[in-house]
Amino acid sequence: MKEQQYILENIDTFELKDIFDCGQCFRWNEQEDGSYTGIFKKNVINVKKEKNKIIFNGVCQKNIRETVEDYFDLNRDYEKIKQQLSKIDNNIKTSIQYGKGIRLLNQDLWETIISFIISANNNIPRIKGIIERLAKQFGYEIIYKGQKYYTFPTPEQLKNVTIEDYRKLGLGFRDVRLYETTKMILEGKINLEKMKKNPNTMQVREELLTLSGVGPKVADCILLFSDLKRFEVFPIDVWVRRVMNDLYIKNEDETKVSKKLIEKIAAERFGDLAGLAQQYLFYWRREA
DNA sequence: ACTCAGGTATTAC
DNA sequence: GTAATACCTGAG
Repeated sequence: MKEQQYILENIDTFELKDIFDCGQCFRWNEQEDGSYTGIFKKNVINVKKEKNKIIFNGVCQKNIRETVEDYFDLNRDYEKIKQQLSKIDNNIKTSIQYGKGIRLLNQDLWETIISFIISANNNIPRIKGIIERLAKQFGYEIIYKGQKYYTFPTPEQLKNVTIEDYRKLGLGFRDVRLYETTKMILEGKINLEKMKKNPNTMQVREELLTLSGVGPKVADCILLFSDLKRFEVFPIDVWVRRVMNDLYIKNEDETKVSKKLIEKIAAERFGDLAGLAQQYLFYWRREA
């Protein structure tokens, strides 16, 4: 595959740090020049921002422009969404000003499922390390600018991998979950392509919950961060619980606040944009 | 040595 | 249904 380039000019919502550090992805890394390089599907892309230009460079299976338009969700009007959310209250407005450049990526559903199973009760450096080792061991190699990159392994590529193999990669207790979920998908008990076509988000959520290692939080992350792109869900992790309690509930012990209450407040306030609201609040509380 | 990190599964009321 | 508890691993 040969290198391609695509330059995008005058886009309002696009900050590299906001997009890649807001917690939605694990395979983008900052380079010495401030650009980011990442791998998704069979594409390796470097993204650089210069003034009002976004420069995409990389090796793609298809046309780089179409590839990044889809992956970076370029056809959605984030300015409009931010305007709508900012009107709701000053808290969300502040968080949006902080994470003004966030866009939610259309990440491969299978990769998102496995990545967020790995994320459970884990920390980011370790999650990234595990995913890289998985890819290096079982994915395809792609060369870009003389460097080796490895694609995220497909279900087929994990077909004969044992629980012990996973344990050796540092998966910990998540080894069985990865093994069983992969098996369920390979056996067709869960059909990912069908899932994408199902407009009933709650039905899809129930289906995701049958996968080993997928609980409520992971299911919501998958719904929001994969190419399922369901913006009405509201993943609740420790940070979101913290920020929601600080802003709207003010219980003296945040760990005692029920998920139900948080979900209710989120749905009432943010409606079908709850997912994006969650992302601004999460990023703000965690990084600011 | 001990706690903590993007939760889930299991078990016990 | 809701609450308590164990769980790999490695960095601080």
